[in-house]
Amino acid sequence: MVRVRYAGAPSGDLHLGNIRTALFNWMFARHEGGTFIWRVEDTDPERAKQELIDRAAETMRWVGIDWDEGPFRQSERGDYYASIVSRLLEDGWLYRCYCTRDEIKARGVSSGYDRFCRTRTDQPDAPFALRFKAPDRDVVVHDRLAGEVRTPASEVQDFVAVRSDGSVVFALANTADDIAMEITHVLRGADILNAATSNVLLFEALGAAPPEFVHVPLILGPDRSRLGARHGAVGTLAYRDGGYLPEALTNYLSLLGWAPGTGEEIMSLERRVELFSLDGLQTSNAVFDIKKLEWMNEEYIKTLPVDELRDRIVALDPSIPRDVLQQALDMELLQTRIKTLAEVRDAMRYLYERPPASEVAEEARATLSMLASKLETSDWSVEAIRDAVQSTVEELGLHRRRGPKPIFVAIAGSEKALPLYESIYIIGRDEALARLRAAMSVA
RNA sequence: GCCCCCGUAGUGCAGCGGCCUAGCACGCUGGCCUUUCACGCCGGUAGCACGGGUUCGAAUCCCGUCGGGGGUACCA
Repeated sequence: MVRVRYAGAPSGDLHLGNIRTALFNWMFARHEGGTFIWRVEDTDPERAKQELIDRAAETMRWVGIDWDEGPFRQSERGDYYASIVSRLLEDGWLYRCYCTRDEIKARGVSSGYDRFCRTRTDQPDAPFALRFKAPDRDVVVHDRLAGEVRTPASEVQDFVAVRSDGSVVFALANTADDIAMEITHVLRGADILNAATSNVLLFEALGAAPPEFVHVPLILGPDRSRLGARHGAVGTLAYRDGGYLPEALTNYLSLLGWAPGTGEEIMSLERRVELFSLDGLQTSNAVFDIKKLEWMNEEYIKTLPVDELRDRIVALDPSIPRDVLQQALDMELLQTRIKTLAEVRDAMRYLYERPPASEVAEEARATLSMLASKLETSDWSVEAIRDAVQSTVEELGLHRRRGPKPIFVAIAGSEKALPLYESIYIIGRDEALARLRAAMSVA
């Protein structure tokens, strides 16, 4: 029975890397019919805030991840850790260390610990941490992706397991919880591959078999450093606010470090669960490419039912008039023209708000003028409007393609806009005439 | 510095010793379609990091170099 967890510090908004890790765990659990557990590593009191957890939960729900157990908070599991610590103490795995980092450095130790306190017999009246008595041999971590990762004996450290304030350190809480929760597979970022050595030592000391480790490669920014704040929008919710569909975002994220092996790229959550396998996991880091995400979002938008699309646009931006939006959507003006939901507003704004009149070329006046007079008496249908525009262009001997440009400018405020006939139809006869006249009078 | 991981076009993937004149997708780009902009369709672009082996044969296996990333905390 597969039991996996997403364990992270609630550092506010879960960033893309966190979500991808959660996603991999979740997809794996769902594929295997296993259990997905959410654990919050908030031993640091600064991080033990309910609002942070709420926000993390909001993020998880938005992307479609649900959890079978949890969220378990490490900040509430102190008693359990204390029992683990006393066990370790009884079995002789821990020893008191009174050294401060400065003292260690003063001894000429640049990194790691020289085991100074390991053999000391006195017990000074000073604060102490508890260090783990690491064995004097190579330690091997069996990782699904990296293989047998061997840490040479000289690099194996007597790491601090309990801080001088009595709180337990990440490796300890992490391992203790994985044992208690009977975790079978640990999928996490490769940034803590090295830390797995401490985990393995602790599993052994506690007489538990280590889970299968799967350290997934990291997501990098365009500059190839680990994706982080310096790369701009990295919080997952920022993508919701930016008009990305969660299914597109998670689809894209899933492909960063994993491939189904079928060549498929656009896959629903269900399909991804169906295809997910540890075998498809990648061993090298992946660069986050916003362009491909945009493309994928576009693809998802294109296949969304109109009503669904409308609801999502309104949910994101309630200020957009629903009736106008509905018309634009029904006339298929928007769906193939936006990469994100957030673009809708600017794309269709001129349909319900008169754009500032911009200057039109002198020669264009005749065009606008003739069209205006045709529109005054024309039937009010897209077909009739098309006839009016086309006949104007023909009668004035204008270029078939370039001829209507001034009309776009007059109506939409730009040469690039949604389809003209429908736009004119939607804004209505009075408004259309007013805009044409306004454009003529600017010059 | 030391330790660990990784290395196929700009990016993400496929390739698992001969089927590779290295495939797909994004990007970029030419064209068609078209009332603008898009969509769609057709085409182009660019790569096995380098050097040694092993082998009849290597993108695929081995070694080295170089390059990238991560770690080196009483952070996770």
